[in-house]
Amino acid sequence: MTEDVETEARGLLGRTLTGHGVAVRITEVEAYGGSADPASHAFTRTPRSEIMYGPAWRLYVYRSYGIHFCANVVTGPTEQGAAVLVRAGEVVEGVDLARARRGPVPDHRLASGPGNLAQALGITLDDLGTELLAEDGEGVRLGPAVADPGEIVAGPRVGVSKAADVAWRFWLAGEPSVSAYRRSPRAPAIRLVD
DNA sequence: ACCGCGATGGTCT
DNA sequence: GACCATCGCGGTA
Repeated sequence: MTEDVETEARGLLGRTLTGHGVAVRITEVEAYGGSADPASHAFTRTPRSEIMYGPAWRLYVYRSYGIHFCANVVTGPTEQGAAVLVRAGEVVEGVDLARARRGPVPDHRLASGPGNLAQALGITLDDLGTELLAEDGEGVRLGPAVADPGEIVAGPRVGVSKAADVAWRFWLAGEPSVSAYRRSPRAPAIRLVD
């Protein structure tokens, strides 16, 4: 393994993700370790997860609970299946368009949570496989890395029942767009005191 | 504040 | 037929 997926996930914080006329500054992500990670869609290699085994910096989109779309950055290396789920961001461009897509919510909630973020950016299955570093055109793209994104906090991933103990959720401290933590209904209870 | 639950559909066993 | 990498609402406190 070269650069691991945790490092890739932290490196996405603060970068700009643009989708169909709306740009967000990424404030919250989760790392998924591919074939080595029981919580990853790529833990079993299937038609849906095939794109995750391909080259880095392409977009993996899936439909969640039949209702929402969620956007992931495939991080490579190939054959590993690693990807980073983009969970939240601050809208920095195209606020009016984001409001139109999301309806009446406070601005800091426009792209709060993976389903909401994809909706604000207009991301659907049509965007599956987009080359995120391409210079040209509309669609979805990723901005350059940020030298100092701010203080990074880590915690367990939201809503996963497998590998619920690893702290592979990363967010920027103090950002109002960071979504509330909810563990999976099926995840084991967390012991708070001895 | 926390907790429960319904909507809704693809993916996988 | 079960299981979700969700969201927002409506209940109870």
